[in-house]
Amino acid sequence: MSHLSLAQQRLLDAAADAFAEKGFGGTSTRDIAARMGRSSAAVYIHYGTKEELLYAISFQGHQEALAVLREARDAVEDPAAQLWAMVHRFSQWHMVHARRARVVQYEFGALAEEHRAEIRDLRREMSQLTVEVLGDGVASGAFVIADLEGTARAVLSLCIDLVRWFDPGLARNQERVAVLNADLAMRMVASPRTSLEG
Amino acid sequence: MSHLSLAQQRLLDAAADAFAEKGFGGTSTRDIAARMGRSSAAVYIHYGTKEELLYAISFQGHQEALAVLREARDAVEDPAAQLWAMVHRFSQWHMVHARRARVVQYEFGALAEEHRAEIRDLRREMSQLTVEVLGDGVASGAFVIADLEGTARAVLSLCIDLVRWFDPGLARNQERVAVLNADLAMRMVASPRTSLEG
DNA sequence: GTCTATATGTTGATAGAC
DNA sequence: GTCTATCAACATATAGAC
Repeated sequence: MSHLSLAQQRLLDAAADAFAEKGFGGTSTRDIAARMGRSSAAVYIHYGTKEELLYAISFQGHQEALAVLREARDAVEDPAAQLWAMVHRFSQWHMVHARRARVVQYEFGALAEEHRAEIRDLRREMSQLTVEVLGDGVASGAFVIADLEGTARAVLSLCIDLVRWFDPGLARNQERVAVLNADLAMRMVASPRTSLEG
Repeated sequence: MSHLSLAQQRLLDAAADAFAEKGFGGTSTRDIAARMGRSSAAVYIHYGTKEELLYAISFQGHQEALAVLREARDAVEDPAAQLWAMVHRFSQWHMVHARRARVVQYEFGALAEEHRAEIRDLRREMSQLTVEVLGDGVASGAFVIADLEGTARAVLSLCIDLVRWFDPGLARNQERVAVLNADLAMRMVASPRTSLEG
């Protein structure tokens, strides 16, 4: 699965940069090759079509993002601390890997139907994970939430929309934005009586 | 500005549908023409290039979205009511016009530099409008906000990210989602002492 | 305003030398 | 694995008839 050669990973990174900048449809295999300093034929050594390249990027990216959410949850026990960590790290991931994350989030529709189905499963796992944590918080009385699934979606939207505007050059702002998002997510769900705000 | 013939508006709608589905770079002028039942030459009657077509869609869309925010604010006086209405109507707009809104939000990078500069101004106006309302709420004691600009961005993210996943076929959910987003935005900013939650 | 036809360049992908 | 050379299809955009 993740046994990619260095050359292969360089190819994926070049393709992701190009897709993020010009979109999947607006990127030519020559664009990608030029970013690696190679000829366009080099693109087809590891992947048979441009779409397979996109799928590899998308699959790897979704797995990474899902792992980030899982690790954040597993690092702590309290639902409030779990949600805070999840939003903080998920936001960070979307800023640190802004270009790859943009492809992951925006080029779903460019995947072949068979590949879309696989990615859909990974996305569902992310939603379910978030819904579970929100549900645990409601059960413990820490959260007050009327619509679990809608609120989970909204919390993830806060992080995902970063790829639309965040400039990876603004590295200094990353931590500030990640903390802001995590704090805002807490406000969105916290019971008024257990406010953690300063 | 908004003096578009019916044929012209049909062209923009066909182009927006195509761009939303396949991306700007992935859409050919033949795609657009086929959606209108015309030949590809018909695309060039009103606009000289594919990019001009995108700019027309983007400009019109941003103006509409900005007007929606302004009207929501102007309809009421209290900052809390203003913010609720803005998020409610801005969310609605992104769901009702999901395909056009997707082009508006995602194809900024495909615009020519001169056009990007104009669109940037409209986006800045939206941010400023939101920051102002949040600032008024802080001044009146209704809101408690540490980072005005960051929070304004987050509130708009909630609405904008709808275009990534919302299916216009799910018309029944529109009002539910719009109300949820507006309620969540209130939680994000409301002073703990003035909670409006049920 | 719309068509057919077309000029000119670019595209994804492959063949075959090294 | 990487290159050069190439193919057939497709791209944007235009010319000129109706």
